Amino acid sequence: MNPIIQQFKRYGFLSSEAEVAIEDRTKCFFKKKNDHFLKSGQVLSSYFVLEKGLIRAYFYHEGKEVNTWFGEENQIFGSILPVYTNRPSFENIQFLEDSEVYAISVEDLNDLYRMFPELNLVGRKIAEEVCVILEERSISLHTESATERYQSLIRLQPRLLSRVNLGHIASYLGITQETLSRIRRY
Amino acid sequence: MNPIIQQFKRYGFLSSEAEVAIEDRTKCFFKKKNDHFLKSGQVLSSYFVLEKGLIRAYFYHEGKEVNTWFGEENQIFGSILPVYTNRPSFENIQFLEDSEVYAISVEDLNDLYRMFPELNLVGRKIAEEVCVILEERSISLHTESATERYQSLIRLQPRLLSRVNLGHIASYLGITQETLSRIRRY
DNA sequence: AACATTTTTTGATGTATATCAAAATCAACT
DNA sequence: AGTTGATTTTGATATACATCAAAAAATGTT
Repeated sequence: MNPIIQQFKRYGFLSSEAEVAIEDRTKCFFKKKNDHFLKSGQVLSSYFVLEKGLIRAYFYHEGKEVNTWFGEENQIFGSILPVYTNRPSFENIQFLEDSEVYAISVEDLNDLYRMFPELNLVGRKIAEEVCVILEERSISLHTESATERYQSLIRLQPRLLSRVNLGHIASYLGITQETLSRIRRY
Repeated sequence: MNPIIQQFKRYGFLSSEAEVAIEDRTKCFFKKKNDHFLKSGQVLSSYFVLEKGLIRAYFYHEGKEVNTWFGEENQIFGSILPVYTNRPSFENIQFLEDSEVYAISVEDLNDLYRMFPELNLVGRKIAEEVCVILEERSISLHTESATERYQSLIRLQPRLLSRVNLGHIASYLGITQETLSRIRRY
């Protein structure tokens, strides 16, 4: 079953007409490790789901890459900014493993919202859930030490450690790789 | 005009029936400086607007208050968490000046979403805007030094400096008051 | 104006994390 | 198995910010 529809249904009811319309607009991509899905400056997709694979989102700050999140299977993601503003994201999204991904473009999503206004309930719930996640992320960066943030990460995404290198994790935590290495010594 | 309706209209169209229903459910409060609007553990309100006044949101971490945001006039706010989960917020909201505030309870808002499904468009846009703000906040905490975060704050909310004491601002920035004082020396 | 309270600043010192350089380890390829 | 390149660890030193204590300045109250 179309994994976008499957995810949407977690947030609210979809009419069968809406399901068909979403199905028609869902695109499937097979990507290789290190490929980019979105390069900042382009708006290719709004929401997408990994059927299989692993991705990271990052942006550039003072010439260096800074990771903002990692995505695994059976989650729905996307940058809210392009959906909200219809302008390109500053985020880049890169595959860290060979992946199979299902996506809907921003234009198609906006068409769907127009055709099936009840979809706004799903859109609202998704955005609200993203708010909750982002609030937790802010609080973690605001109040926790690097060691605590590392422990939170392995609690929430335990498979990540064996799938990505420590440089990526350090960047996500906002510390250097050397500091992460020392944290892990214990 | 009802400031909740005024704010909602920035995000999408409201039918006159919806306007009347919102009007009926809007409550106005006059609060004194240092009063609390929400104490964590209670869910009193979903979205609210300050007609006049100033508020801060904070939570407790290791026995100390940590400020997460400041709210001024003509903005709409609220914790998304109670709207999304229907469970109490961990956030406390306190007035920093004598204030006039208009609010809608979580239950009333959910009634409104049921009665006027088109309101979900407004709810989606508000949640998406909150996502954008929270993303910026995370990035700031992730990549900026205390000095840079201070400069961002006075750029974005310049009136704040003359309205709240430095302890509150330091807490928002995630640094001690002493460090903030030294940052400001220059 | 005098006093009490709150807020802000200053000083001395400690700690977490960054930086730079290099070594050690691991993984991929022939 | 040996070579190459990427990843992780270690060491020495620097910097940003915290902590604790106290002084100074600002604000509110009688």
